[in-house]
Amino acid sequence: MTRPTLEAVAARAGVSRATVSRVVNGAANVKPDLRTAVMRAVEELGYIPNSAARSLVTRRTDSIALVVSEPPSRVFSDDPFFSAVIRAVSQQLEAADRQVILMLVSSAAGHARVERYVAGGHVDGVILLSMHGADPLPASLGRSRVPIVSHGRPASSLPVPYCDCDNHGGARAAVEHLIAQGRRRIATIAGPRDMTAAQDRLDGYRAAMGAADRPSIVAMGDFTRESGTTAMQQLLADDPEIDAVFAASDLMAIGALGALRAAGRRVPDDVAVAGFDDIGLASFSEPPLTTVRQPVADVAACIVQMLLGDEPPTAPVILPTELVIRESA
Amino acid sequence: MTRPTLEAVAARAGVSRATVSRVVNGAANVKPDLRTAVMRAVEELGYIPNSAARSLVTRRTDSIALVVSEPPSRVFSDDPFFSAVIRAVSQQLEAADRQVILMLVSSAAGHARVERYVAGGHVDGVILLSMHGADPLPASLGRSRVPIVSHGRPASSLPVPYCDCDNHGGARAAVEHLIAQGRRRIATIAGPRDMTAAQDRLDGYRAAMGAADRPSIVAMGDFTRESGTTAMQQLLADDPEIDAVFAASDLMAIGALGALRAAGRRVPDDVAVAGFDDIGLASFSEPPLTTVRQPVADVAACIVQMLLGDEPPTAPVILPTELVIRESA
DNA sequence: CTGAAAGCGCTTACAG
DNA sequence: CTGAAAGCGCTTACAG
Repeated sequence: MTRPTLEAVAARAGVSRATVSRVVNGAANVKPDLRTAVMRAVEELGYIPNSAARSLVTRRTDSIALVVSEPPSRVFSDDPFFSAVIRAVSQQLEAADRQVILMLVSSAAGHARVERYVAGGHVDGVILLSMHGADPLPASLGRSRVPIVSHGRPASSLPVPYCDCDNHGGARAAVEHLIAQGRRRIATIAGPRDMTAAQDRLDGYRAAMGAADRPSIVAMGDFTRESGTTAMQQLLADDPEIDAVFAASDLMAIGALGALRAAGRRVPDDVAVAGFDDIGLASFSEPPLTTVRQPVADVAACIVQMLLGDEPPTAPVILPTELVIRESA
Repeated sequence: MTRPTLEAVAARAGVSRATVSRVVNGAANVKPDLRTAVMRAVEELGYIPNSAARSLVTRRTDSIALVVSEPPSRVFSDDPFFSAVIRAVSQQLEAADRQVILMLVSSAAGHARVERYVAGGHVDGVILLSMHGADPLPASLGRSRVPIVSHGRPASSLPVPYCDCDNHGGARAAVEHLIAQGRRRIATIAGPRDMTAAQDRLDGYRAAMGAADRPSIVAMGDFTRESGTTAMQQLLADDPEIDAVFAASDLMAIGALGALRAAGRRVPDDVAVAGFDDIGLASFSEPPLTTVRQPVADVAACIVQMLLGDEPPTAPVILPTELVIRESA
């Protein structure tokens, strides 16, 4: 028993294949009686259109690839931010009746795999997430005629449409808050150099510090919790007088919290800590984290709109962030 | 500029489409000079076969759906066990040159979506993960002619092939270890009733306790850390004399560790704790967790073999677990 | 070893 | 409003 085809439905309903196709695809102009006959046949036979045949002619697959340039360990377990973004994007895409194909790529073999997959016509569009530096994906995918939208500003100079939150402004607001609290020596724990979100947040920090005539104190991290701990330890060793830290991600801020606790510093009394992202954990840390909320759902909606909308996106879209003040600063 | 077709490659190489197809698909019998001519044309044109056209005739897609019956929050952030399984399965599938389509389903709409996707011929096979009780998926997917293999014994009576670890034996070994340590009152924190892994581990606990003539002490959890904390608190309240706990998952064991610490009990001095899974966190908990290691990679390899192997699987496969003794028991 | 031709299961102008 | 027919881009018997 193989799956029934359009042909079988047509035979059963006593109409042509064209009519069945119209009914199945919801075309308006079919007489009610024929329509019901077809629908009954579809029902009785359990007909579901063959997607390969359909997309061969329509040149659509109703699938969108969500390509994340990170290893599985980071996406699945380490960083809840990915989970939040993936969920938000998936939800938007499902609402638009598109299937999400999640592809993680963290190797050259992975790049080749994604490229073949996209070029083979498996998807109608690609969303790029967490690109690093000179990520080869925009260029290689650009060769297929498939629309691409990046989640976050891409580092490459290629004109890839993107939506991002206001990393610069968000960071600046957090640091200004620290300054307004009367903090004297405010350091930052920056994210990885090869990511624009990290660069922009660092720039925001510098802008706020510069405007207040303060010198910058920068430690490097890579957005992970461990790196936040290490960076904080180093900051403390280098300059014991530090009384505030702006970490470019919540995970790093939480790592910093641990290092401060281990060093016997009270937060926020001795050292104020602010993060970025507002992941779920930020409310549950000890103490709860003051942070910059990314509009995850809005960015996701924006990206899907850019990808699926009628007119191709022209300008990037930057969405505002929100400073969430809790107890750590 | 649209993507080149077989036709274009054939024209450029001066051969028929059949020959191009043979070269592209690695058929043996093509004269070397024609083969090189075709390969050059493929290279020059950047030809990549259209997958819809190909799978329309071959009836293959080289994609496998990995269907996880859990909400995104659990899969992405909460439980590292999923991450481990997904990674292991993906790796096996990629090694076999198959694309993994990850589908999370935690609603009726999700079920319908998956069913349509599979029935539409998008995938060559389905791997079911984390099924709960009377999961409707085996039945509804069974109607498509697509091979299915379950990760873990399914609860339903349908004859779905599966591979699982020895949940019963693993649990029993852990409890016997606790008994051998001279523990007197050994409780268990069980997993969700509607999952066979939880049932089997509970049975293993009971078997070991029964064999040693001890009464069972059972608290219910749902495999999450929070539930482990709650269950442990309740256990302590009900029976302060408890001196050992076997938790049916590491996450619950870690939750129990927290509850014990909060209650001022030392581990393992006052209360011994054993878990199940051996997730990465198990080595880093305070104290490091004695647990039952699941052969995640082996199970993944076995499942992929069952799905892709030449002959359809007949009997289920049960793989052995390993007791990993650390400091908590 | 190679090519002409049929056909996979759909959709969509085109007539009527 | 409906149907006959062409065609999407491949693969694969079938001849030669």
